[in-house]
Amino acid sequence: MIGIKDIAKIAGVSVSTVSNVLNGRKNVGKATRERILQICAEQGYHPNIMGKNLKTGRKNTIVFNFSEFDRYFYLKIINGVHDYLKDNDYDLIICTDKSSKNFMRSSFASGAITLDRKLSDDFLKSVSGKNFPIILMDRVIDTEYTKSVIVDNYTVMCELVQALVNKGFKRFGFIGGPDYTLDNKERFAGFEDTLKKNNIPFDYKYYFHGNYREESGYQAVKIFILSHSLPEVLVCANDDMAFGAIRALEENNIRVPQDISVTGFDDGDLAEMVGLTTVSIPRYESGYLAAKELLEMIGGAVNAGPFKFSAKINWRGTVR
Amino acid sequence: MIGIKDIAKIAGVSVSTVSNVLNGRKNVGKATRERILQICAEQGYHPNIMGKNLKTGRKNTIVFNFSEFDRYFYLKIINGVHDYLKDNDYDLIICTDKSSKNFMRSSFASGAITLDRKLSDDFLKSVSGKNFPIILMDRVIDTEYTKSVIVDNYTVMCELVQALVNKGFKRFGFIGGPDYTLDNKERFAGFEDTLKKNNIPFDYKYYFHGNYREESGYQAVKIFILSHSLPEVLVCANDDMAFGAIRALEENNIRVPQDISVTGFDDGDLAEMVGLTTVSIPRYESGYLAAKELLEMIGGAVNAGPFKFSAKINWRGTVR
DNA sequence: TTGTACGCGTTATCAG
DNA sequence: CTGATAACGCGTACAA
Repeated sequence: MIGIKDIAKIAGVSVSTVSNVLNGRKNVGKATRERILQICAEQGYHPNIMGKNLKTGRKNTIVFNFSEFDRYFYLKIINGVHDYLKDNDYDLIICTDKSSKNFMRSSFASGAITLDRKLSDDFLKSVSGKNFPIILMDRVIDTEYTKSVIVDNYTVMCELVQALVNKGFKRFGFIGGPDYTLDNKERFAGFEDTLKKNNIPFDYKYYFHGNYREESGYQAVKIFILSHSLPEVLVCANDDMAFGAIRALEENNIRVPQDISVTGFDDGDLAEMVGLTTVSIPRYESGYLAAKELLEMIGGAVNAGPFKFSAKINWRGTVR
Repeated sequence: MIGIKDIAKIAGVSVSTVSNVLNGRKNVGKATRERILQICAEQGYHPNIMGKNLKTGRKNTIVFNFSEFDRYFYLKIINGVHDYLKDNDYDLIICTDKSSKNFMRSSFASGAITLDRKLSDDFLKSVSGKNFPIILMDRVIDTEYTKSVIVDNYTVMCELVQALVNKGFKRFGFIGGPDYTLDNKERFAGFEDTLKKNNIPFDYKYYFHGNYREESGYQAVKIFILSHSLPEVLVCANDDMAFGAIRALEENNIRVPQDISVTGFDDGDLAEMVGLTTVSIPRYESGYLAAKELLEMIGGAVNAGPFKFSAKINWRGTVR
C-alpha cells in the first residue's frame, strides 16, 4: 500500500510538504505542488482515512443501517440520504446488522441513520450521544441524541379508510405486517379508529397477521376463502401483500374491484403498473430529510420531537 | 471520548494490561481482568476503531460498491453477498462512488466487490493487489488480483433471439442500454449475431439507444410510432425499458402480443406480475458466488479468468 | 503478571 | 517555502 511517505520519497520532499499540498495549504511552491500532485496521480495515492481521522478526530462519515433486502424502497431512501450527504461533503457507508456493531461508533463515524429493527433500542441508546446522534426511521425513541423521522401512517390511513367508508364499504378486512413494527401498529390504529368513529364494527376474523411479503397476502386470501367469507374491501398494510392478495383472488376467479376492492401501502413501481390503489410515501425525500436532520444534530441542534412526513393516497383501479 | 488510557488510569494498571484483557489474552490475573471489564462497562468504553485498524489493518471487512439507486436487483445481489460473508464471519460495508475512494483500500478492508461503472478501470487496477483482491460484477479486467463474475448475457440472448426466429419473427427491433455497459454490448452482440446467423437483416432504424430506465423504453416506442414503422418484435435490453415500451404501445392502442411482441431482460418482480417474457438472472446467487470467489482470492487463489453465470428465459404473455 | 517502547499514516506546530 | 518531530489510540514485542 502506497502512503504519504512513499510519495514524499519519490518526490524527494518531506511528508509534511506532501501533506500541505494535499490539504490545499498555501505554503508550498507552485513547482513542488504540481510535481507532488502529478506523482500522487501516477501512483494512485489516496490518503489513508484511518490515519487521517486518528489525528484530526474529525470524521465526515455517516453510517446508514438496514438489514432487510426485499424492501426495494430502501434504495430510494438511501438515494435521498446519499444525495444530501454528497452535497454536504459527507461520506456514506451502509452497514447491515452485523457490521453495524463495529462501525456505529463515534470513533468511526459522526452519526447514523438507521432503519433496522434488528438493532435493539438499548443498543441505539447506548451508542448514541452528543457526538454521535442517530436518526431513527423505523421507531420512536425520544432521547436527546436520537431523533425519529418517520411516515405519518396514522393520518393517511384514517383518510384512506374514511374515503372507503364514504364510498359505502361496510365489511372491511385488514392484512397487517408484523405487530412489532411501528408502521403496522400505526396503520392498523388508523384503520381501526376510523371504523370506530363511523360506528362500523370490525370483525377480527378479517384480520390477518402477515409479514409484508407477497406470499403472506396470498395466504391471507386463501384463508379468508377457506372460511367462506370475504370482506368487501381488503386494506393491506403494504403493496406486496396486496399483490399477493390479488393473485390469490384472481386464481379463485374473484374479480377486483367488482367483487372485492383492495388497497396497498407504499406505492412502489409495481403499484402503478398493476393499477393498485395505495398510499404514496415520499421515500427519496424522507432519506434526504433524515440526512438533513442528522447533519443539523451533528451541528448541535437538539431533538425537537419526531418528524412525521405525510403520505398521499393514489386512487387507482383496485377500488370500486 | 474515553480511551484505553483513561481505563488504565482508573484501574490503576498499564494500558497494555487493559489491551490484553480486551483481546482475551491469558496473561492477566483473574481479579485484574474482572475489575477492568467492570470499569469498561461502567464507562461505556469501546476501543477506537481507527487506532485499532491503523495498527492491525482490518482483516475481515469486505467493501461492496454501487452507485445506481434505481436498479432494484442490486439489493438481491447484496443479499447474496451478505449471506455468504456472514456465514464466513466477514463484515460487509456498502459504499457509493464517493466513499469508495476512501474505503476501498487494503488498509481498511481485505477485498471488494464492485458494481459501479463510475469507478474507472485504472482506479480499480491501482487499488487492487495481493492484499486487496477485487471482484468485478460490471466489467472484465483480467489481472492477477481482479476477477470478473458476470452474467453470460451473450449465450442467453442468442437463445432468446433464435427462439423468436423459430417462431417466425422477421422484423426485429432492439431497445438498448448505454453503449458503455458490458451488459448492453453483450446483449446486442447476441441479438445481432443470431440474426446474422439466420440471414435475417437488421434495420438500424429499429435500434434505439436507451438508458435502462422505463422512460427511455417509452420514448423509443413513441419514436418508432412517429416514423410510422414498428417491428414485429421488440427485444429490450432490460425489463424497465420493456415496461416503458409496453406503456407507450398501450397508449397507442397497439396490442401486445397480438400486434407486436416484447421481451425484457432481468425478470424483476414486475415482470412476473405483468407477464413479460424476459430473461431471469440469478441475482442472489451471483452475489453469493462473488463473495465466495473473493474469499478464495483472499485465501490466495489466483484469478482463473472471468466467471460467467448463466441466465434462463422465462416465456410469458408478451410474446405471440 | 505488568510495564515500556515503538510503530501504524496522518496532521499540526514550530524551527529553519 | 520546507523539514523535523510530536502527537492521535491502539496492539505487540520484549523487558522487568
